[in-house]
Amino acid sequence: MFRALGDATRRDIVVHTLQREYSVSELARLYPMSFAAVQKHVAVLERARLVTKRRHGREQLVRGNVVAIRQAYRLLEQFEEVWRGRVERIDQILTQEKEEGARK
Amino acid sequence: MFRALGDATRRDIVVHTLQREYSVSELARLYPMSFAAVQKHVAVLERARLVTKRRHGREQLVRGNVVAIRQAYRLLEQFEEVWRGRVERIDQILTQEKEEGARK
DNA sequence: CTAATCTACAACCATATGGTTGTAGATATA
DNA sequence: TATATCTACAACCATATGGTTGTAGATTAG
Repeated sequence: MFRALGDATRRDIVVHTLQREYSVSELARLYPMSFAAVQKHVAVLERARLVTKRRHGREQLVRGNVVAIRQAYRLLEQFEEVWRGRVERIDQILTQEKEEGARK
Repeated sequence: MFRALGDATRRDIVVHTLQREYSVSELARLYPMSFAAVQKHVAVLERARLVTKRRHGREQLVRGNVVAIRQAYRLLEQFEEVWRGRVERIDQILTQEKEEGARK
């Protein structure tokens, strides 16, 4: 699930398409890379159900999938907690080291 | 700097060597991979100055570098703030979407 | 002295990632 | 209808990552 969020461009696409619909080529114009590259990013996001597409004439309008993204970010927040715990653990170890050093 | 922390094994080595010295082969025994693989991880950590090595006979004793790791974790905490802000931003967008949906 | 242990490192490999170009089908426009 | 635009996708490529095996030098143990 988070593989789809690993790339900065994809995260940016998600943020954009949460606010309004963008056609694929409109999105492509936002980034200094080829249309095909952006199209692939959109395809990844679509497979991960983080965006949906809607045909409008010859355009495909891309829109962020609010429900799926909310779920993803809930999970990310949980991971953030885990990460915070890990930092605290390291911090404890480091503090112990410091005290031991001071006692020498 | 953080490239050295990207791998779970490397993070684990850091945590271990913060608590006491470990020889490279002692570390290698902790993981289900070859000695050479672990030795490479240690080399990466050493280049990143996250651990130091001390020769003791034919062994190399590895120890976490408290100062460098503390610096690294300070920076990681800052990144965590950035990340937290990003989550909040997404959350705002999602909340707006929800309200708009409710008004329809 | 010889054998075993510990380390370092080169060479290699599979896979993932994030780009590219090129082609072709749909659709809209002149 | 002919042309331009938008999209999808295959094929390819460079680089990073995290493993492997094999070799060789130091050092210790028997």
